[in-house]
Amino acid sequence: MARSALSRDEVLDTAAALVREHGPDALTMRRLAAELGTAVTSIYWHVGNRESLLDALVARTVADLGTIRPRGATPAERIVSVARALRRALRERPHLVAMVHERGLTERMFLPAQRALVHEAHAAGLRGARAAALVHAVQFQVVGHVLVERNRERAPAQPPAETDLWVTEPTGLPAPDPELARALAAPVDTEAVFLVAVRALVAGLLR
Amino acid sequence: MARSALSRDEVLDTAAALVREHGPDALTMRRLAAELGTAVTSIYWHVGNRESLLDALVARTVADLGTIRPRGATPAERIVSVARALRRALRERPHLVAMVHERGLTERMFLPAQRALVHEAHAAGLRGARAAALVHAVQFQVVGHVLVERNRERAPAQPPAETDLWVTEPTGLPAPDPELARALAAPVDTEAVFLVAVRALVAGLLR
DNA sequence: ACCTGAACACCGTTCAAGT
DNA sequence: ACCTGAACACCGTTCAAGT
Repeated sequence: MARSALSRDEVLDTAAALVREHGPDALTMRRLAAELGTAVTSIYWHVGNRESLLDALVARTVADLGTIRPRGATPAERIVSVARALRRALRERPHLVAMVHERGLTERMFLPAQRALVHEAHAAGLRGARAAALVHAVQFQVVGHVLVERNRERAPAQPPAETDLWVTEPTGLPAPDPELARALAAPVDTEAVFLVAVRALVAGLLR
Repeated sequence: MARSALSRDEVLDTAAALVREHGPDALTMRRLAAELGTAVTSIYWHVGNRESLLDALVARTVADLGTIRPRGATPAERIVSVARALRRALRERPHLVAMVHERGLTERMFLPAQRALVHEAHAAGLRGARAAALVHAVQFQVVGHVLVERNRERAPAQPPAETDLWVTEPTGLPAPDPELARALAAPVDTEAVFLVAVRALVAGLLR
């Protein structure tokens, strides 16, 4: 075969391409080796093992998430805009979330939004621990929401679900609030839930 | 070998025990078969495949989460108490979260808290779509937070992380808010973040 | 310093064959 | 209706051996 100069970077590039095009499950050491035209075992020399290969890919992908620029007139609006931008950035990279899912969450994933959030918390008049609390609460909120969204998408069939559980009360009597019953029976609009939650969270934190 | 009457329930029981004691990774068809004293292939007749085996286990575990009883004097306190109870229930069953992690999220996981939340939202004076929004927002908040917590726990070493990134500004100048810098440098107290976030969320939603 | 093939100890799933 | 063993097509990783 005699191919030349396999490098760590080449391994990472090819692995990244594999993940991008076929998802993280397609990233097997053997398939990667085939793609690279080397022996499986050569990869181990360059990246250690599959775990740290995924680590490196996650680090890489997070690194290119880029900076988030707040938009809006009021502090609350600007913080909400950061949350939305972070969610969008994460959702645009489903393989990143999938890799994180396999690998565990990196602190780094929170970073793109952190500087912006710190700045806006300060601008909103929060200081010290209270400002830090806002930063963490928003970060957890966004990342948590994205994880839930992703997990529901890969969920199995959802037969009984909330759907029929609330159209009628278990008593058989009509629900006391039919509009609420209808709203809970309908499929969840996760984007709307996100917006409501983030706005309420930020409003609550800035009180 | 000639063992008698393998039943779907016996398969599920043994699988559940395996997961409880050694985590979902230990649940391999071959190991399960060994534990049951049957041929690997017998399991397939009873449960189809590993996917639906996990499905069944998740459904089972969620079913025994039980009902959540709100506590507290004000509506806000009572809603927060539901959120805390749901988080605790989920955290007490780490294998459930791990299985969901492998399998995808079931609607059912949201259910234990739902009746209680509906009731409290109503008691707080919310009706129709606004009440539904509160229910969904709180459910997503809690489940999302638990997923984040679990993901961070299984995370790899976190070398640079937030830790050193905020003790000094990138400019080299001292941070404008040293107390904030310190708070961000310290390891995150996820329970505290949860409480702050849930309280703020509920306050924001009830405004 | 880098690459190789062979081997080890696993997986989930299918299928024809048994009772 | 239920169970079996054999076989297929995979995995990640280790290791002694090569250059």
